[in-house]
Amino acid sequence: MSLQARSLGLCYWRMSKKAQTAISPTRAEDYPEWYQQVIKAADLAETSPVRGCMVIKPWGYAIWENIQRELDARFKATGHKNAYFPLFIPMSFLQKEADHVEGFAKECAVVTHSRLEADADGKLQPAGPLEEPLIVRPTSETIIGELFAKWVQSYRDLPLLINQWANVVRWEMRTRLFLRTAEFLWQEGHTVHASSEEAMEETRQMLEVYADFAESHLAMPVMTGEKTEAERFPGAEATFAIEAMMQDRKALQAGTSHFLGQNFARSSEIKYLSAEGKEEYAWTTSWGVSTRLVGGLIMSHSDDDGLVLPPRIAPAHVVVIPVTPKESTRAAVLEYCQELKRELEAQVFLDGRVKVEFDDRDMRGGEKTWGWIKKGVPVRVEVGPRDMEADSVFVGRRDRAPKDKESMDRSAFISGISGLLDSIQDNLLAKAKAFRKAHTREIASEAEFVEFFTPEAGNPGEAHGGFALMGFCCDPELEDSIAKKYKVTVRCIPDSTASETVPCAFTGKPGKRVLFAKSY
RNA sequence: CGGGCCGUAGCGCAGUCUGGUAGCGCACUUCGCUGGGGGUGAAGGGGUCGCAGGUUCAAAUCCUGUCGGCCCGACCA
Repeated sequence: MSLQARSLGLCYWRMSKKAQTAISPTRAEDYPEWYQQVIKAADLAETSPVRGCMVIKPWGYAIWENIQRELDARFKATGHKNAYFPLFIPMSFLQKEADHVEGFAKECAVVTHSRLEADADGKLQPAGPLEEPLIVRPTSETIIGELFAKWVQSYRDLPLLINQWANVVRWEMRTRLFLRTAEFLWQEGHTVHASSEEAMEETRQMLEVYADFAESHLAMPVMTGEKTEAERFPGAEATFAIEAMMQDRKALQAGTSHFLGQNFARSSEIKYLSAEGKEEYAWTTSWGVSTRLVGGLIMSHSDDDGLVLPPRIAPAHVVVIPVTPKESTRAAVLEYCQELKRELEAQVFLDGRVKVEFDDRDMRGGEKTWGWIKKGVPVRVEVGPRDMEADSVFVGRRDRAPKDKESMDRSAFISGISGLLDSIQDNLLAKAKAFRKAHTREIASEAEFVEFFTPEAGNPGEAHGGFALMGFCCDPELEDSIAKKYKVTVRCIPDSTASETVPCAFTGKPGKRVLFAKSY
């Protein structure tokens, strides 16, 4: 809403110097608003008539499908099977695990009636009250636990490795497209093991799957580590997470993996008979990533001209844009483009084919090109009569400036497409890593901490801070007061430094080297 | 749920203070000129001003309520 101010005085003198950008405001001007505009310009999603819920549009959903496809393959490769459990959970189930209730009770949608009846005024009213209210799953530990208790009888049934792709509902107060919505799509893995060690191994393994996927496919570098008590999943013994840095230098928790100990096994009576004939409580884990990953993807790479997609997750790798200035050459150019599309689609990228969009819509060329830039397609190929004659193509890559385009020999372009896409993928990851590195700092004292996280005076909107690595005694009360005072939280105790003991920068007591950051 | 800002055409906004026939830009439709780039000229289409009450001869404008959005807190993947 500060658009008003911008369109008046400010822009007047900036206009002449500033390069025009497809997205307004820019990241530097207003980061949260820029984020929304990127989503709109790329046609990824929009808000819905239902408060806090989003509509994922085809281009956004295609990204989610690609995330699903790749992760699903990795889950299967590590021995997991997919299943599906009910959307509704009897309210009493939630009650079984004390911490779990506390964590989720205040954000549950509750179903209390089974039908609607018209009243005297013809208005529909809920009728047929349920004997026991149902809640819409905020997560499925309790109902899955109930079933696992039946499925697991013997040590021979273990390990039990299940995953489900589903929607869940958490009645959030403030929502943002992809990052936090009342209903979201996710995947939740639930496993049962005979020993603590094996369950912990599973927890770590799945965190590793997430971390590797984030880096290799989303080109989003992540830190892995354990959460402190304050940030732990309700009911878990230990929670691990992957944390990524967004372009405003805030941290985004992009995936979690929980070691649940025997807490849910006890509350759901998941027991098995060991080889020695003894009845034992099992050990469980759960782990998940959500459509939030799409938000992370957007904020990792996109620029002031819109979305930037890493090739490995992009719904389309190449868009072919015919340039038809003269009616006389139009048919020939279109045919040339069709053939180009066919040949590109015969090329292999990753473990599939190169995905090509051919945009022959009858509209102005510039608009069309900018449309695809805003959608983030990695490679644009513009082909006109002159290119056709020279048997060449005019190529632009999304990780470079919009006008930074070059003419390439057609066959060389086709045979090199896979390499070109790899190079864009690598470049995006390298850029993201460099950005994170540039804004990660070792912090030794509270004063330095405050300086790092405080914007320049008089410029509260300025990008500042980042990842602060520092010694911390992990006292929950101190952590809480720091969070309240500075709006900075412990994102995790990074695995890379978990074994070190260092003095706490606040108290001097022995502590761990932890990652502090502002977060989403 | 508290504090601030805001709901007027598909999108972005002016008009509200000071009540008097609903406007602008972009987008859209048709036609023309253009033609390696989001160009240009003309003519059009589209809005019960978020919703419900109230005050008034008259309400986008004033009053009350309500629903929704954004930002800042508390909460969270």
